[in-house]
Amino acid sequence: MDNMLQQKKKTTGRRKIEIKKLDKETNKQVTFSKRRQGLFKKASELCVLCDVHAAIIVFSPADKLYSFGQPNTDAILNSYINGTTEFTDAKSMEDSSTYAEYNGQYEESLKMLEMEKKKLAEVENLAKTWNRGDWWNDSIDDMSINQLEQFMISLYELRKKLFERADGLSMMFPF
Amino acid sequence: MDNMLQQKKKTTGRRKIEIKKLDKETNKQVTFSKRRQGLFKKASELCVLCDVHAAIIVFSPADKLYSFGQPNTDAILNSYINGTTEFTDAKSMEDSSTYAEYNGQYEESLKMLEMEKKKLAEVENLAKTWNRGDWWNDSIDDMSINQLEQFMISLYELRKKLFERADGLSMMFPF
DNA sequence: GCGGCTATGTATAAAGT
DNA sequence: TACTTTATACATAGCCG
Repeated sequence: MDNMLQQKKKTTGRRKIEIKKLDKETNKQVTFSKRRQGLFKKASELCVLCDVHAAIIVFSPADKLYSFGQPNTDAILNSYINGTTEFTDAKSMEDSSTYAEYNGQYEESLKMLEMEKKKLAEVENLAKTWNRGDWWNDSIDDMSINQLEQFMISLYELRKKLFERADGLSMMFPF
Repeated sequence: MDNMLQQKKKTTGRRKIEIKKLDKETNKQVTFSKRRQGLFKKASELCVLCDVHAAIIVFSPADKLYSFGQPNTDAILNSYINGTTEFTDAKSMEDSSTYAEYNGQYEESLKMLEMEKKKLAEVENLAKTWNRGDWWNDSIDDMSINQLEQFMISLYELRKKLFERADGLSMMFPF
């Protein structure tokens, strides 16, 4: 009954969106602005809560540069470059190439994940159309997708950690 | 009245926290892990949605390096450095003890290896579970199968590479 | 394009296993 | 010790001025 007394909703509220390139240029600009702000805020919170250093560099759709740095961007980049340079110089080419190979691994994982999500969604729609029965609803749900996501993230983290540790060990134990 | 029939709440749910340095070391580590993951995901979404490039560098509480880069970290940093000529030479800055941390201590490395062994075992179990789980067999299609195969291959190659790089330690990995 | 407003989607602090 | 669950805090898509 109360429902009937409720006012007409003033807005549609936030709507779910697919994570894919936005076509509308104006929309893209707005989203970039909002999300960049959110990203920097998150980074700031991470730095404060965990007492760590971090830096972010972002180029806007119009190629304008935005950066975040705690304590400051250049200091973090110096650390990164120092470390990377040292890492590369310290050992043989195999090591550095291996390490470089894992730059962008995260993005690859995410792409694979997105592909798999789409497939799951497709199959799910197909199944719903067929309306075969309850087995489907019991078997495919967000949890499956989340598990897949966890798996991909775990795989990525695992590989990264293993290689980092393997490098460290190989330096200590020259075999 | 319905309230009286409701179960006692199982958890307190998320609670509001103040954004200030976390004191409990364990809590700090957990929060760092979660929020770093979230931060990277947000960055990834921003890059996809707005079709832009970005890079993030974070040092963990234990001074471990984590980086995100679209298309890759180094490219973004180069752009940044070239764009802002005010970047001091890395080598002239204070010594980078950053990557010295990667070598770590012997005991520390062994602990890490133990953790990774467990994690790998878990991932394998998860994959096996998926492979024989009913939901998978019932809802499978060729593309999904291929995708799973890709995961398995990735896992296999990971192990293979690990063997190649740390063959002396193979006795520590029972697979 | 910029900021404010909802309503809703998403991240995550704590508790549980 | 780490992973999962749950309830809640927080971020943000679509609108409007």
